[in-house]
Amino acid sequence: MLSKKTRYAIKALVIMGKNFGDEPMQISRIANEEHIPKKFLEQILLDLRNAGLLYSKKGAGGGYKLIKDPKEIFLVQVLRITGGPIALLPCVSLNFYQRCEECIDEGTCGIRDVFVDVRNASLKILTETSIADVIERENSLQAAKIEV
Amino acid sequence: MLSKKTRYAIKALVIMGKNFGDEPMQISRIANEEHIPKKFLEQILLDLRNAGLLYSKKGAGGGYKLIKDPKEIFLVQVLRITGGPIALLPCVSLNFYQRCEECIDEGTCGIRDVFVDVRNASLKILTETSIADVIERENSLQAAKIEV
DNA sequence: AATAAAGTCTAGTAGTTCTATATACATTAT
DNA sequence: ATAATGTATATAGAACTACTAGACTTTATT
Repeated sequence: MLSKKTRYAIKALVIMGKNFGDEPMQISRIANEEHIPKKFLEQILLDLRNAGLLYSKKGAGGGYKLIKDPKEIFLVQVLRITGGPIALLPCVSLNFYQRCEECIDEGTCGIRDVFVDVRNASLKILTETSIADVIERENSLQAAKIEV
Repeated sequence: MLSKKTRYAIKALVIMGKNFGDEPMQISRIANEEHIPKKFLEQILLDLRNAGLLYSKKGAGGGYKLIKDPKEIFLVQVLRITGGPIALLPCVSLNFYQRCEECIDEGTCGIRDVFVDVRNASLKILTETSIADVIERENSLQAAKIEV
């Protein structure tokens, strides 16, 4: 499961993606619109900023906005910044690798072998899906809903 | 990430799968061979038993063994018994569904839509892979290793 | 019948992680 | 000067994980 931190991070990037090109958005506005606790969101946006995804401006009229085009921000990056491992086993994680202490020989572990496949399947989607894609999916779902 | 509980459960099933058809295996033997804390393993095997995967026999000469052929035990079952959700978001989980409190409209959530795809990709593998497959992979890896 | 070798069941606990909050500070527009 | 904003660090409470303890039940063997 993703942490709420990761979830909130994606939500924040999506809403900033929708406003890409506009003036910076204030934390409190994002918090209100997405129902995210403000103080918690502050930390998250700071992480995203320090990771180079966001531009920030202090003071009155300040706020955050995307540095890059939402088409160039991929979900996999967000997960990694906010520390959400994609793999289901530590010994299979590319960015948060840890040996399974109880494991006798990682190289011949059949369980690991299966979960490498699982990770690759998830990773493929998360690497290919950008914030812009998320927004597009949202629009499609919205359109389909209205149609009916 | 899977919990250690789930990891240990799979390991235990694999080793019992290797001994399928033989006499029951004792908890302490499994614990020793797989380096799993014995008391913790007790609980796990009990869960697997109560879920109908294992036969148990008390008393001297007792132990646990698989009820079904390892070809008919799939990883997805094990994850579900031991409470390891497959989905990365609660709102996407089939067996551990929970609404995301902050979400405004689940039906048009683009994030959810992506993570449904991720879940399906993972689920496909876990639904298709049996304990017997895990053992087979282990044999293949072993063989490949010796070859070199 | 006695004993030892197993599994069963319930409770508890130490440690960690997650989620969130608090507080003080720095910067900028007006 | 003031108010509006982001920055940074510390910390608290809750939930969860990974185990441990201990008493009980069942069965094979002698």
